[in-house]
Amino acid sequence: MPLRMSTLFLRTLRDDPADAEVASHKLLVRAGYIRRAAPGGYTWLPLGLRVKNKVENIVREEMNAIGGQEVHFPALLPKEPYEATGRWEDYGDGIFRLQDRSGADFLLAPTHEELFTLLVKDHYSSYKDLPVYLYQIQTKYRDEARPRAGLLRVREFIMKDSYSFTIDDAGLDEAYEKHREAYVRIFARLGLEVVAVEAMAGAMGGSRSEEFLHPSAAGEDTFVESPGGYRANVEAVSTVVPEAIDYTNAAAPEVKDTPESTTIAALVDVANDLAPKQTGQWQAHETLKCVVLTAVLDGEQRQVFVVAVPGDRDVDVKRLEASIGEALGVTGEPSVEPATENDIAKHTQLVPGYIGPTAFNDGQLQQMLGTDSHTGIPFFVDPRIVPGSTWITGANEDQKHVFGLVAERDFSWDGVLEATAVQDGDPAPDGSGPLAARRGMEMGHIFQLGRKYAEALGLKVLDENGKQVVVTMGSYGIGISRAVAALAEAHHDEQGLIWPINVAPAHVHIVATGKDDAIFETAEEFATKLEAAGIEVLLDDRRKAHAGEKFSDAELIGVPIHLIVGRGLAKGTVELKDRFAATREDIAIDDALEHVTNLVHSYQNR
RNA sequence: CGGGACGUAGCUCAGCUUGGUAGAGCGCGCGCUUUGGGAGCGUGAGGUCGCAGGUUCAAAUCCUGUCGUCCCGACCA
Repeated sequence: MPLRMSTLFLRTLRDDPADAEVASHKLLVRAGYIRRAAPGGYTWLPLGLRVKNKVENIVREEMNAIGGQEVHFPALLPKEPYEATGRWEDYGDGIFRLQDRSGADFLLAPTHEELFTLLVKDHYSSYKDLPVYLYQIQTKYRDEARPRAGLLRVREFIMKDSYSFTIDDAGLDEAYEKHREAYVRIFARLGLEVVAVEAMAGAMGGSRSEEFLHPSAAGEDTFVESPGGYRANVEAVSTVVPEAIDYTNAAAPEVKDTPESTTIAALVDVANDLAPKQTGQWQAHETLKCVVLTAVLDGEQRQVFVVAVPGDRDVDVKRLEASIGEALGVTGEPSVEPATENDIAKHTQLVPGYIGPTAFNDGQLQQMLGTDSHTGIPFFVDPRIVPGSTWITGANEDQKHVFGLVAERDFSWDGVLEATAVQDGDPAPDGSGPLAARRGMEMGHIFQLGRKYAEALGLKVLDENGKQVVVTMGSYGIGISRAVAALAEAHHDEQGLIWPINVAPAHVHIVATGKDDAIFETAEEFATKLEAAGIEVLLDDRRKAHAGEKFSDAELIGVPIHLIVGRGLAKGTVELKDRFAATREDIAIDDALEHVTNLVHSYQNR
């Protein structure tokens, strides 16, 4: 049965919704696919649900094809499994927690590693049962601080998550590679361009991981790519460390007056003004910015430390958090925040705006930062601060900076930390040239989890020698609802959406325009015959709507092929419109069925 | 969580400055006309002005709080 516009639960909107900014959000709401129901929550209307189901089915087919078996967990879960892995705490404000009538703690699952692990533990206890790949397509909940852009970032969303359970790393590698290949096929079938980039494992733990990003200006992730094909999320790029420099003949450091230069920009100006370089101009990357930060453990213990980075770069707090605990020798995972005035006030030797690793004391250069210095403040440097590199930096004296301070010769540090984000133009790790930064939407993420979850939850099997072995796991996600948004974002024009045929709510939109019964009867006939040929039809059989209204709706809704039955009928033609190719042609009625069928099939087989 | 903007009919918005019984366009119902690019005329239905306090004879309008939305930042598969 064709979908009929006369009875379809649909109201297209003439204006963009006031709360929408990005194209996918505007169009999905205007064309009647989704409707906001809650902060960060959307209702799927009939058209939207059809698209969502098609996306799910493609994912499902490809997961089944690599041997995945579908299961389905509750979204409402007790806290215990998540306590066992530490994520009840780790997720912080990121999850929805609630209590039942007796006061027991529950959560709405943000992802299901724990439950899959326990499920396998319940059933399996031998290496002979492995490998096994399980997956589900399920609603996930995250208490996002800021839902945005329609379906792109919401608090309730649909995700395919799969998990591999294998006896060893070789099995994991195979599972990972199979998923990787399945993901490439899935996005190709969806008609969504993605690039695989190296990623940080983040809260999931584990080792190797890659993200599948859809390149788009509306995306929230930034990745870099090199001319040689290296691609990585900015979070995951490791710095290319410059060669150490021979400083045998380097000039001695010198303190100079640099009034009113508490920012790098001001310092560069003042330096060029009062202490010009022999050749050229001083640049921000020749200054050393010493940033005072505080590591906070359990929300209470505050440890002030200083990180030095080249002046043209900003400190990346998230990167620091990945390594600061170890660097400071504390257990636990401290968060990092800018030092407060209070924090700084406890270290009176620090002169805000003029902080540097050293100071001159009676003409003698003296180390001011570092656990061995007399301030005792832990001091770390970015990998770009190599031995022999020369810097302009604070002299720990008001209105003064020191010029020509040489790393290693003039100051030392407690450790080297990745402290800044990679920038457009930085050298690529593969040596093929400068990195270029692009934006992307995260469509999927694959992780080699290793044994973290299996260990925490006691998932072990007996190996062939009868010994207990911890199972090795991988986890693999695809954002289904986000994929719908990305598809809308990637496939539209001024008139409306243009769905790839594999996910379109219907294959052909038949528009009957005019008032003669013959027109509507012919349109019905086409609909019946096309459906019989396995082609899904959306039929505009509204008698009262005007032609212009029907055309506008058809373009907005975005079924990619339109068959218009109207004024041409008198001379035996109908009009075939291809939204992908942006073409329209009159064809003889007798040829229409074959034409349309061929066109649909040609797009399906792409 | 910080900064900014905003919340009035299904949708897009006006009215608020200067307090005085709720408005427009689109959409929706009915009638007639019209029928290949969101048509016309007529006629109707539809809103506790986000919510809660306060000021006032009187609050959509002024004040306070709160909830929500959008943007930027922080954070986040």
